[in-house]
Amino acid sequence: MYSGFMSTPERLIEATRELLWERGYVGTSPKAIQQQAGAGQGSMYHHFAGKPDLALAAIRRTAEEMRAATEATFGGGGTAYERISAYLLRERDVLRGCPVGRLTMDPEIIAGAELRAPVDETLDWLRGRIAEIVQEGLDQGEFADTLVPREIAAAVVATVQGGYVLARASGSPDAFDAGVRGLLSLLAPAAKTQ
Amino acid sequence: MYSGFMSTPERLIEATRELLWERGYVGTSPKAIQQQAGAGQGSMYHHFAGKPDLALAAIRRTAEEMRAATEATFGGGGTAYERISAYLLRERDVLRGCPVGRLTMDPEIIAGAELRAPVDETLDWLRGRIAEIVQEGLDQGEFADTLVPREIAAAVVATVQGGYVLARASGSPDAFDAGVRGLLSLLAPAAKTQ
DNA sequence: GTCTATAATCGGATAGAC
DNA sequence: GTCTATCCGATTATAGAC
Repeated sequence: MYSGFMSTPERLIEATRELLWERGYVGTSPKAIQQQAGAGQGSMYHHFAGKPDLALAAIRRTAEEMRAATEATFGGGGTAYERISAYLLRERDVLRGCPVGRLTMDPEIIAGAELRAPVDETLDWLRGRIAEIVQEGLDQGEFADTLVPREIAAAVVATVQGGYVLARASGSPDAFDAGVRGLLSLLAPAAKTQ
Repeated sequence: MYSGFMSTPERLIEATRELLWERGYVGTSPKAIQQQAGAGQGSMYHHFAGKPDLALAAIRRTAEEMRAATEATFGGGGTAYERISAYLLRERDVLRGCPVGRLTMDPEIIAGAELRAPVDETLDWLRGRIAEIVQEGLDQGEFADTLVPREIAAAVVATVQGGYVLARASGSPDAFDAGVRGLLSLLAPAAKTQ
């Protein structure tokens, strides 16, 4: 249930966002969305064509929010290593997982091009953005020149996404934090010895 | 559908394994299992108490198989770096994802202790096993002594699990391979400069 | 815009015949 | 052991009243 200051479509989108995050697409029913939003069936089908349409609106918003939050962690300034470090160490609701990344395990998201597109674009953007920062580090002579920007970027994003998997399996954020520290301990010397 | 040489319980377990891998727990219905196994409802409920019971049998088998396959990649001999490299570079059905790791995104697997246990144990075993190898590398003076075995192990496993996420998002194994190469490029100098 | 009614199908399972 | 029948609630809507 949401504040009465939100319109019905807003409440439906927010409810869908939370349920997609927690239960995924196949695990989220229109009925559950309606209950969470405090809206009736007729209301939902008036504003949205159906479950896929509503999910698309929800996923797009979540993706946009993630980009904005991520860009904020990069904008802190400092060296390339410091900005990547800031991204990796930023506070996260680790046990909830990544609201975008978790959708990749959903068969109906992956099967349909429309729902997969925003997920793909967001993770691709993230890798590209980190690759840019690594390239800046290379340009500044901060990193060993054996590093390949897009490969380091993929390793950074994968460590985060995989960290969520380890944390959720064990029921504790510790494994996520350990993976991040491990990656940073490998990246740090590359930033110092050059 | 499976060969007639498999018993009905066997076919039900194998069908469940495949469906759990592809669609997860919430996305897998008893009806779908029965159809895939070529078994009737009565047959399924005769051999198994219900969906959770059958899923437990399936998950346990998948976990055991994964341990055996993984241990095989470690047994190849060579330096610690080479064994970790062999694990990371081993052939995988990347776009299908990890049959164990993907279960961590399933709300009903994570909520219930019985179904989560084999997932947790398997990923924990994997991290422990890789940490042992890193420790051997440290003992041999192969790695820089700033590396913390359990942290490197977590980073290695997370890179694989997260690599699946990136690959599935983009519909291509490239991002998985890039992440693995990125991690290895960070680990390699640590193994040479010491 | 929102509500209630209706409906076809699925989900997860039990009962009892064979 | 396997089959069919049956059950009850959930899923994913559509129709039409208000």
